[in-house]
Amino acid sequence: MKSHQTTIIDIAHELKISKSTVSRALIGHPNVKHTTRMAVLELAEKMDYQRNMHAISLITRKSSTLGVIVPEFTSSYFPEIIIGAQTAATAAGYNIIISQSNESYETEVANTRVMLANQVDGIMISMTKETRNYDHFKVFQRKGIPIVFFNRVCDEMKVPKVVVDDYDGAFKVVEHLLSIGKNKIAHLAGPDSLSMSVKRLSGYLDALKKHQVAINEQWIIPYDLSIPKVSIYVNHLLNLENPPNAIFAINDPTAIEAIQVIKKAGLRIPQDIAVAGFSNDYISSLIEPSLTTMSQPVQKIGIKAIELLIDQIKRDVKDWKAVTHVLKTELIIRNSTLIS
Amino acid sequence: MKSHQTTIIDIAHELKISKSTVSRALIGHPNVKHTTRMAVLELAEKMDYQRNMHAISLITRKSSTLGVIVPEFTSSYFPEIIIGAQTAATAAGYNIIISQSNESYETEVANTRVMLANQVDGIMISMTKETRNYDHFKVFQRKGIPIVFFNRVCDEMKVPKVVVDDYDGAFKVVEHLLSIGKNKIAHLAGPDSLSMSVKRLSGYLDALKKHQVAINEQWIIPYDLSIPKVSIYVNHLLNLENPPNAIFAINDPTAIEAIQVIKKAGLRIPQDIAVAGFSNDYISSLIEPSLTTMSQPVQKIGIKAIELLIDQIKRDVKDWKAVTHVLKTELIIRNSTLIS
DNA sequence: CTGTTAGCGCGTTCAG
DNA sequence: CTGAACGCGCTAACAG
Repeated sequence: MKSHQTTIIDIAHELKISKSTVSRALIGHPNVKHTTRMAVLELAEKMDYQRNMHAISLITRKSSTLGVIVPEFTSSYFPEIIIGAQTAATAAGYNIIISQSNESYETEVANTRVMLANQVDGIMISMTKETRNYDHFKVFQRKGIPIVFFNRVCDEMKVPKVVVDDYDGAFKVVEHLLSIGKNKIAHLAGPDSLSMSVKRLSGYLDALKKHQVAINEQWIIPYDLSIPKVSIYVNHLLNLENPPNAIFAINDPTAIEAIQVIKKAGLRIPQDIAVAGFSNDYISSLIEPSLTTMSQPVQKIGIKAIELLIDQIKRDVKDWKAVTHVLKTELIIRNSTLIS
Repeated sequence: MKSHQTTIIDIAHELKISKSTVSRALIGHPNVKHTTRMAVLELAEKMDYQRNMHAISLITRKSSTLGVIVPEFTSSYFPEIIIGAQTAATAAGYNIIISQSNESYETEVANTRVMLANQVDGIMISMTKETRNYDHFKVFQRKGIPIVFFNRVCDEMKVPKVVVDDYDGAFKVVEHLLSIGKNKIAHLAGPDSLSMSVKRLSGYLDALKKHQVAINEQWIIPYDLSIPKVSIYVNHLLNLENPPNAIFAINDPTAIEAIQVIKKAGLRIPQDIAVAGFSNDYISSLIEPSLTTMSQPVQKIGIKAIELLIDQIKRDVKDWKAVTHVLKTELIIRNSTLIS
């Protein structure tokens, strides 16, 4: 039993009319008699006819498909961005194909190849933490396929980006920690390959400077975002001769892990040491103590990225602008920094 | 500036050889002189050549793409299944296109149409909680496109399925609750459109029967898995004249929400009321108190579903078997049921 | 309003 | 080992 795809030809044959008429009827072209159109539509439905996107893409040279590449799926952060992206894409008549690079540069490169082979009309991407070569992105530019970065953006690429105000967010978190009387603030930072890390770090530094709090290099620990390593660094901090009384973590998963380590060490949060994160992951309100963090408009990030993509698709290449959209964050104060 | 796709013809033209030779070289066909093959490969690389999957799919009538449809992305459950699925698919040379139905029947139907139009070679799906009509699934069967259900399966469809032993899991959770001295166990159940709910409910009932514990209908509350409603039901339970001293929730998000409500009501967990969930979401070990739950081999579910899909793709349609794969669960005891 | 023709990019015969 | 010709399913010209 051959699995036979219903085609326009089948319908045309059945109805004894030409393929082009069937095609026109299906496509909604005005020049079709009402009765024939209805006949076609009805039969198409009956025969489970589905337009073959591959044939259409081959002709139109576009696929109505957008690619999304994210580094991971495990925190709630990227899934929520994807929800926003999918909503916006669907509304605009685009499908999205999602893939996760699993924080691996190799996989990321492979994923971009898949996207190219599938002739995506555009791509939105958040880099892995280990991506330092950008050739696989530049291919898109050379081919005139729009690319938009979000969250983990690539400074070297002159393309639109969607980010939150990392500097400002970090600045405000640190000010908040200072305001509750914590003046020995450590920072579990990200790798400096990500400009996000750099910006949050400099927000941290500037907030301390502004309030004339001495900066202690020992308290600044850049790490590779691999959660299992957090315990090493946190324990190290706790065992310093002059340990910090607050930790500002680069993101929520890091902060959450830090909290576990601190609790295990028998210290009280926030009395002995306060903790703050960044992103307001779903989980942050549920842990004990609940986590103070900067919330990001996650779904909005996804929506905006798709909008920028579609905007570029509709423009001429010459007309593209490399705007960076900076979305606002909001401080959510919870028990991990609440001194009663 | 027209965005020009590099094609086989471009390469052939450049090298002054025929298109078919280029095609053969690219494809790895043996009958190509080594030197010409190298020349082609080199030039292809240099020109950013990417095979056009649409053209290939049109000819081969297969897309090397598998569809994945999940109801949601917000808990860690489905993302982890997707990680497993993507790993297995990539290893077998398939791409996957993911979409989430957002628990909406309409969206689910739309998603299946997209998958069809994209000529997926197979599809793995977990239904929405409101899906009660299965015509959009049957289309795949009629077209001879393999379909595999996982987690939220459709009993009416005679196709392969991947599930965990819901009955057994629920049974053991309830036995565990009984073993710690809780004999008034409520069950926040799922909608009976999902066979998963039915099975967990019957595991609950049978465990009680086996241990000759009276069943109290008041304590069994089926709901639609919409988390905000959990507080209504839990408060209702707490305010009963004869309130339960344990709650077995259909899944972890429900259990976690229940815990929040109970804490807000000022009751102690597990002393006043114990709570258990199902699935071992990422978050369950981090909340306070940590949640007792049945862990599911999530990544394995994704891997198995893809394997079943590929197995069917390689077989003849007549050769398909509608096996249901039942994976084991494992009880994870945490503080929400730990009486010291 | 409808039919005919060409061709999107590529793999696959069939000839050399 | 290589080239020419055909066709996958469909849309877009061009004729009626």
